[in-house]
Amino acid sequence: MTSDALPGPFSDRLGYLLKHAHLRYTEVSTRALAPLGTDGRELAVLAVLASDTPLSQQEAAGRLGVDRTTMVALVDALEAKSLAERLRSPTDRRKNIVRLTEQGRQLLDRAERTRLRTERDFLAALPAPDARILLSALRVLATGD
Amino acid sequence: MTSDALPGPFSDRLGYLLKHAHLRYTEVSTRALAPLGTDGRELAVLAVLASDTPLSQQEAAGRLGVDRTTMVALVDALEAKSLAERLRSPTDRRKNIVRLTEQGRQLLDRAERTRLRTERDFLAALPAPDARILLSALRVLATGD
DNA sequence: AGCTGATCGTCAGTGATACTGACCATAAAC
DNA sequence: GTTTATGGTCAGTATCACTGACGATCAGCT
Repeated sequence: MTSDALPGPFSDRLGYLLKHAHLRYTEVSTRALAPLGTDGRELAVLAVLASDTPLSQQEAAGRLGVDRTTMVALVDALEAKSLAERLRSPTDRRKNIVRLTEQGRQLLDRAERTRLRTERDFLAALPAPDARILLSALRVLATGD
Repeated sequence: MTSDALPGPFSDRLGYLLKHAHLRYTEVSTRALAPLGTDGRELAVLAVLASDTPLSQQEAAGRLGVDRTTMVALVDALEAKSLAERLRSPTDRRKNIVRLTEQGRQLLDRAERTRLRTERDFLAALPAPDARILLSALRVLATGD
């Protein structure tokens, strides 16, 4: 989907605005992370897995807001790149504990810095107070409080 | 994708927030429009086609920010429901002029009222000034000004 | 007029994404 | 200990938007 539509009569439709703001950010973010060999989606998984307490696939999926079946492929991808590894939980052998490798942790660090810079740049089109209000408003709308 | 993830450590990632705010709104909007037999996507197409000057498929696609190949299916759907019709442009017979039927116009009226109410409800979780700033900020981010 | 290149709508094929339903292994409940 | 529930996996499906190709039509140039 193109994200650079004409302004048109659509700039007051909430669905349109949320969708296209997201599309635009995804483009920017993808471009910024590409040199690191990752993308926003994968980075979010890494960030979740970096939790101090080790997470099972399902717990990680819950925090990411994705399905557990989707999580399978995400962890597959990380494992294929040696960014994470599955360990069988000693206390419940049904569960996979997913742990970042040293490589994964390093990538996370570098990529997170890139992400923060990218977000800042993206929001730089807004007055600073508006950017703050935007973020807090999105938090409310996205999480239902 | 589920939209009711745990708040988690993710409420400060712009990509996550935009995505999930959009998902949540889409749910709400879809539910609200379902009784009318339409959805937010189709409604947006109707609204674009209601332009005073008649639009070709490609012009409509441009205003919607969708690909012209995507537009084919959208117009197909409208035509199947007798909400719009394709007319060959007299001045350029390559073009389809897409025009709302009376039925389409009536649905648009009813559905737009529902949409406005739905957006208001959705934003009601925010203080009014924040909602206004959110909208104008999204406009900037979505359209690149 | 006649030819060349571009544009519009269409369609088939592809890739990404996320789901459902089923399965097996394991655990928990009783 | 048998039943029930849970975690991970996979196959199949649906949606969505794209690319690349095609025929029809138009516009520019000669």
